[in-house]
Amino acid sequence: MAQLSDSIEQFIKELMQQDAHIELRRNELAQHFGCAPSQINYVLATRFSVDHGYIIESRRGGGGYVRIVRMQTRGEPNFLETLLNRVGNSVDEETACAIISNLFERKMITRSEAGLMRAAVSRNALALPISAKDVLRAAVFRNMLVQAFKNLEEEKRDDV
Amino acid sequence: MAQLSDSIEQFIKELMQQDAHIELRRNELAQHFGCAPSQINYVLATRFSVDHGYIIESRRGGGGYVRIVRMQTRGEPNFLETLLNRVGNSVDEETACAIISNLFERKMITRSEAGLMRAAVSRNALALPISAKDVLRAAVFRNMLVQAFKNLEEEKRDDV
DNA sequence: TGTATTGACCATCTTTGACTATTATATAGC
DNA sequence: GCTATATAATAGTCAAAGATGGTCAATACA
Repeated sequence: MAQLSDSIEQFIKELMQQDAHIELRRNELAQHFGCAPSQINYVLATRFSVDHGYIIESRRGGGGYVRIVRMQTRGEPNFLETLLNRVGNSVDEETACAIISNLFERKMITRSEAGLMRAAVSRNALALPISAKDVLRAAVFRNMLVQAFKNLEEEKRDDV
Repeated sequence: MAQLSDSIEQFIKELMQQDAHIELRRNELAQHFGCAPSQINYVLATRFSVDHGYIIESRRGGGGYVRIVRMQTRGEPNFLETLLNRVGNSVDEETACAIISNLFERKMITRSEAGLMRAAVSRNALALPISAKDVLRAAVFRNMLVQAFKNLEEEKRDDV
């Protein structure tokens, strides 16, 4: 069931395989998919947020554009710390899932590991009043993030 | 006379003869049988539950779906069900870790996955009064167990 | 009495459109 | 020429509508 949003996401990701940053016309893209221009914003907001590892820049007016940049974390020594700070002591499910997708796309965790992490932070798992949920989710998620990074180190060691 | 539920069950099982996993539209199926959509949920709950060897995933909204995955019980039948029962709605850290180790020894999860699961159920992760901890841990853990088994099915699919 | 069925109400995700904001370019006034 | 203003060409925001599936309690049926 290729949803319009999914197709647009795919399309953009294919474009980005070549380059770490692309530039496009919102209206053109919308026309290409025969949809409302604001649909593009929806896709960007739900699949290309900072938590997903992308930065969006744009400009209006004549010659306007939308630029999508894949954030670099190669060799970023404080990536884990950055993520832990982002999570803080309260995080919603959407943000957590975005970060998990990000880790997967960067090949830092496997598809299965991503699944496990999502399972642990899903609203189903955390059967609590909503207010407490985000706080607890953050605690569980932080723990898993640290572990995920430990796993990476382990693997590195095994490779040697 | 075959009940509606029985017909729907049959219908789904026939679909699943080809593939161990199918995806369908709840509303379409309901319409096909001229019944209330919630009837589908009833059938899924009573005939395609985990203890019947199935895992259900779904998504709402436009392009929504219901996916049914059949677990090929290799070795012990309903191993997942056994584990879920063991966990119940309250489990201590030691027991959870024992189960995780067991899954690893059976090569049902990787070392990394085991690490992630331990991280999620550790007492550090669940910062709550002790009484509530076990209950919450059970909820998180059950969710992860189901996911771990889903992962196994996924991998099997990828192998093919 | 236990199982099956339905319907009302809820939750989630997507798509659209009206309205707004910004920028480049053309035009007018000096 | 230079500046001010209008116009056109973009993109952004937000709330409403549309498209699904979920839950649960009341009711019907076997």
